[in-house]
Amino acid sequence: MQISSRFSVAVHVLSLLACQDPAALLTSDRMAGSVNTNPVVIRRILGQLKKAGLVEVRAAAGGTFLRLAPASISLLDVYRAVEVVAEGKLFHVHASPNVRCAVGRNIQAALDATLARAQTALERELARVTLAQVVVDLALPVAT
Amino acid sequence: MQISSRFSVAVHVLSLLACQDPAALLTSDRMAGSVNTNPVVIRRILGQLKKAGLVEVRAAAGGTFLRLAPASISLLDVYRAVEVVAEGKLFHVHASPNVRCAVGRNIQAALDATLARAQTALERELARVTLAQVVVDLALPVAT
DNA sequence: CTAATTGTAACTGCAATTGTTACAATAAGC
DNA sequence: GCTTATTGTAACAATTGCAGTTACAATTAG
Repeated sequence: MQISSRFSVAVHVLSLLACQDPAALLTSDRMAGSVNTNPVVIRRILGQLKKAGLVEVRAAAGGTFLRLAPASISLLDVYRAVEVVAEGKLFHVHASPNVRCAVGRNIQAALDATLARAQTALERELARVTLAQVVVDLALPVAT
Repeated sequence: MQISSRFSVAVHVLSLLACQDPAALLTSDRMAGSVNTNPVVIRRILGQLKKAGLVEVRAAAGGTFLRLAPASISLLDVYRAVEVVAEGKLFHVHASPNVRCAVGRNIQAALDATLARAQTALERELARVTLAQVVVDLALPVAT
């Protein structure tokens, strides 16, 4: 199954913040307008980004702003923040193979290292890209 | 969300076949016993592996056997066979951002290349491991 | 104090996964 | 050909997670 759109929405929201005057704030309502969804969906994600220390939220007037420079936020930070998948659990391995079978007894251990490597490879690619780079890509619509 | 256990079950099933006399057959019932699930679950997966040309199934007596040498089946082949994810669609990107916003208009394109790279990195790791290697790992329970 | 905004709970609708029962279709082996 | 084991598939249930929505108390700027 696909990785939740929480991730792409979070990157979208952080991009909105990164494109602004760093002192300016954005409300969940306005962000929801850009993402084209419900403000509560945005607020749920902002809650996770806040918990991860990426943004700060002011209740009454204004809303949210970045706590870090866009260049020091990687997509992996965002991916982890929105808990799209528990650490090391991208692949769902069937839980209770038959231990009375040599294959059943060892399949989990045999797959473990390989799947961890695959997952790490994916995360490494996300770690290489910063929010600042995403913003650059935004400003340059494909020239084709 | 997690990648379906269809994938690990498929690797399990193929491992069972690979551990056998290459001429021998296995029924979905016996495989289900090792995986610890319902035979229909196994048959559904076998159907996909068959469609991908990895196994051959004989109805009446016997069941399933490998069509290829374990060394020439990669985990990526299996991953693709069980359609755990549509080609290039591991990440679910939110579908209809607001095009009247510069970020909304370009976010999909801006993310596209990065996400494709991440996904490819994962698949490359799966491609490097063959069923034969998995079987070797099975025979060698971790020595700590 | 007021008014805007967040944080969160509760609910809906939807889709995919996994397991299950049931049964027709297939084909091996006598 | 008949019998019998087995597959292929449909249909359904239960569970889960996602995404959207309404509602409202809590917060805080001005």
